[in-house]
Amino acid sequence: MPKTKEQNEQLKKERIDSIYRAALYLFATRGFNGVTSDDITNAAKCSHGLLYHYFGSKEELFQHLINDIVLKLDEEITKDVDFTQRPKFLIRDLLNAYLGALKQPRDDYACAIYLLLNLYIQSRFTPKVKKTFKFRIFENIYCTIEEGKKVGEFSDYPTRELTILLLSVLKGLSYNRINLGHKNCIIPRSEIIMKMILKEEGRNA
Amino acid sequence: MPKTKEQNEQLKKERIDSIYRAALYLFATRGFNGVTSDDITNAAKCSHGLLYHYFGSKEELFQHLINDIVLKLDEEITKDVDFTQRPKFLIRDLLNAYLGALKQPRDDYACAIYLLLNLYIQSRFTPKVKKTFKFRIFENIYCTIEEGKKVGEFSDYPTRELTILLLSVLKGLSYNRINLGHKNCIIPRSEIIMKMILKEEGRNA
Amino acid sequence: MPKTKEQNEQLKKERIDSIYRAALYLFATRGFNGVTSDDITNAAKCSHGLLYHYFGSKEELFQHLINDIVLKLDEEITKDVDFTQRPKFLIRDLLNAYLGALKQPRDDYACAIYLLLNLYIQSRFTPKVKKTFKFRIFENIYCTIEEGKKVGEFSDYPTRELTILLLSVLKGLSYNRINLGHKNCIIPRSEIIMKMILKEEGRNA
Amino acid sequence: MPKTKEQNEQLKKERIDSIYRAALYLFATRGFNGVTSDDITNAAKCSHGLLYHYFGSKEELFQHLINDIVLKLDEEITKDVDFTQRPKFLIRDLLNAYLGALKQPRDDYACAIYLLLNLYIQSRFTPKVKKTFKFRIFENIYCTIEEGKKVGEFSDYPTRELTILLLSVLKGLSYNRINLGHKNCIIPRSEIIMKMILKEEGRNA
DNA sequence: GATGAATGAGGTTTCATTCAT
DNA sequence: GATGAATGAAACCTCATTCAT
Repeated sequence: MPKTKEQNEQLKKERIDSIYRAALYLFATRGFNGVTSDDITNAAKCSHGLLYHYFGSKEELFQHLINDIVLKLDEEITKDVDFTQRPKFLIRDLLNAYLGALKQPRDDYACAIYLLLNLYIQSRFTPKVKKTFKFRIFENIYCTIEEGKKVGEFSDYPTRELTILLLSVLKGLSYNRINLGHKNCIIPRSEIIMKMILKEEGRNA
Repeated sequence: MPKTKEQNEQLKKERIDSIYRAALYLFATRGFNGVTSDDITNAAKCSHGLLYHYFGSKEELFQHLINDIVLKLDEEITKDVDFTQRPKFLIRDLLNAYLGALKQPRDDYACAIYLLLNLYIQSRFTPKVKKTFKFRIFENIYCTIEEGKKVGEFSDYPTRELTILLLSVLKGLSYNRINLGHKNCIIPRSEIIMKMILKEEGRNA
Repeated sequence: MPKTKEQNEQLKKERIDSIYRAALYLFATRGFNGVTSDDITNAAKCSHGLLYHYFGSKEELFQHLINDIVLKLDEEITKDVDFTQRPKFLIRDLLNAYLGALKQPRDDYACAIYLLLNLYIQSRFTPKVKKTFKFRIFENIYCTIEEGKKVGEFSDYPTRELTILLLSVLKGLSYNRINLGHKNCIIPRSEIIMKMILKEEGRNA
Repeated sequence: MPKTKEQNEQLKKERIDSIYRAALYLFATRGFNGVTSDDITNAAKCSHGLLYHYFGSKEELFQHLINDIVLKLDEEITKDVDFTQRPKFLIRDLLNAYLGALKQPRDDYACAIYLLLNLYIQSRFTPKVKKTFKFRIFENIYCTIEEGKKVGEFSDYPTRELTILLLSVLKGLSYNRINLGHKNCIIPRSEIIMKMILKEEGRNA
């Protein structure tokens, strides 16, 4: 009955993790208001009180979820991208990283991407995430496009315009990925998307 | 007799309209679950009893909103598009129609587009819309791309893939438009988006 | 357009009557709390406001219903009974009058009897009927049994006990009559019921 | 661990029981529509949330009440009746069982009998009781009268007619018992009621 | 730590009643 | 007189949160 300290730590970690997993999927699919704390604890197969024991409130759970899980996943997705290469390859690789994450059978990448892109704009009616955190996804793309334009790789449309287009596509695709599932969801190749921002070479139109 | 019949009809219509207007904006910005029925009636400056008098429930209000308002607005947006022209011009004009709607100061077009594109996929956790209705927005684009591919105007990627890309962009943009407002929202030109689906001419790649 | 005074009076009378008819049936079948004012006006095919125009409130409608309709029907049912005859024949005739009323295709007699017998006891949770009125049905039977016992026609059980038995049977039967309808409801002969109160003659037990 | 498991079970049982007790009395005296959920929880001295925690809705509470309590009480009332004896003694004993239950100071027997007899017929406007259950009270009496007629103990009126008479009397008496209380209510002896159905011996007519 | 019974603020819905015409 | 749009008190119900053990 009395477990070792390590066993206890392990158990605790697993429980917290299963709450996170359940919350990530539910918040992404139904939105913060569409999920009850019972939905989460049922999915996580833990008692009602535990969520409050560990997280204090549903809102705090959401905030921890963003800071502890979603941002980690985002880093994980982009960890192999070489940020030192030329802008057009960097953007392509970033896109490939996100699209690759969406293609995987596991749902958490898609959920994380979707929640993150939601947060970027729609913060008014989602619980405030108190701790500051870097919106890597937006900054990365915005800065890279800026640079790419300087070196003549990208078209001359406003950077913000181009960034929003890319993020919209990503958000739309992650949304579809979450709601259609791994099997039914088609994830396009990055080349199609790249066309929107690349400067057209040797064309007449 | 109660007032004149016409006056009564007129009054009733106005009240219903103001409920619809409030509901359209609120549902689009906060999601079905993020809106209380009092939010709506407060915004519409009527008693909450009236909402139930006319619509029966919050859910039925949502359904009526889609059928009576959102689909009308969608038709209105695309009413001047010439559906007989060549696919690549048709898609361009459709895109321009939607982007043009998003550019206008009025919010209802953006709200309608956003709700409609949400419905197309995420029907699981949104109240079911009982009456069947045509998803003009999806069908139009899907069929047109099919034809365009036959006449060699569009790239050879799967039609579904291309359609989803276009709709994702539209959804992302309408989402931004709603949440950033008319002034702060940049709506890109259709040409950039068209690049994703057009067959590249005179290129070797 | 301008009707004559008589026509107007006539119309008014008919409308009030149709409200009464609807209310009588609905109150009897569903109870005061199970009926909405809309149920009544829908059944009476009149506007919502009219009920309040004529009766002031649902509760007042109920009270008027008892005083103006139910007591009238009770009198009508028992109007041919000869109250001067010997108790055992009087009780028999009264029973036959009520049972005869229940046998008729029209529902209003059964509804009236049921409401009346309900009122007799369960006044705590039914709106108070303000105007005093005679509970003919109870008094008639009680007094007659008293007399009958004096002349040795009825058994020696307490009068109250015997009265309650008779009324219980009547109430149960009118309840069945209302809920099963004219066709499906069997109304027993008065003789069976009379056995409960008649003194047994020439028997050894 | 939360309290001891047994304590918890016990506490839960008591709360549920006190809700049942309150509901049984209130539904019987005022009818389903005359009782609010707060009436019940006030009487049971618990929060209204608890009612919904355990029963889901007022309607489900009603259904559980019938299945878990009312039918149990009915069995309890008739548990000592010898169902193997001759019909006329069986009916007498059944009657005595019910009348005996009505005579007791506790109200729950009367409430249970009343609700049960109500259900037998008036199912239209009472919430539907989904689980099927045996109407012991009706079946017992109907079948026994049938048999009794075969062996010549009961009068030759239709069985259904006789059954309804008996049940009407029981319903009327339980109704009175509930509304007048233990002290003020006279419960007649079964002999009087038996007279309605017994074949008259040694008489001419 | 962990549980789940219990609470009550607040959301959803109903419906008796009012009132301008 | 008659209508029916409109109101809001009060019912029903949900769910985030607390707490004793």
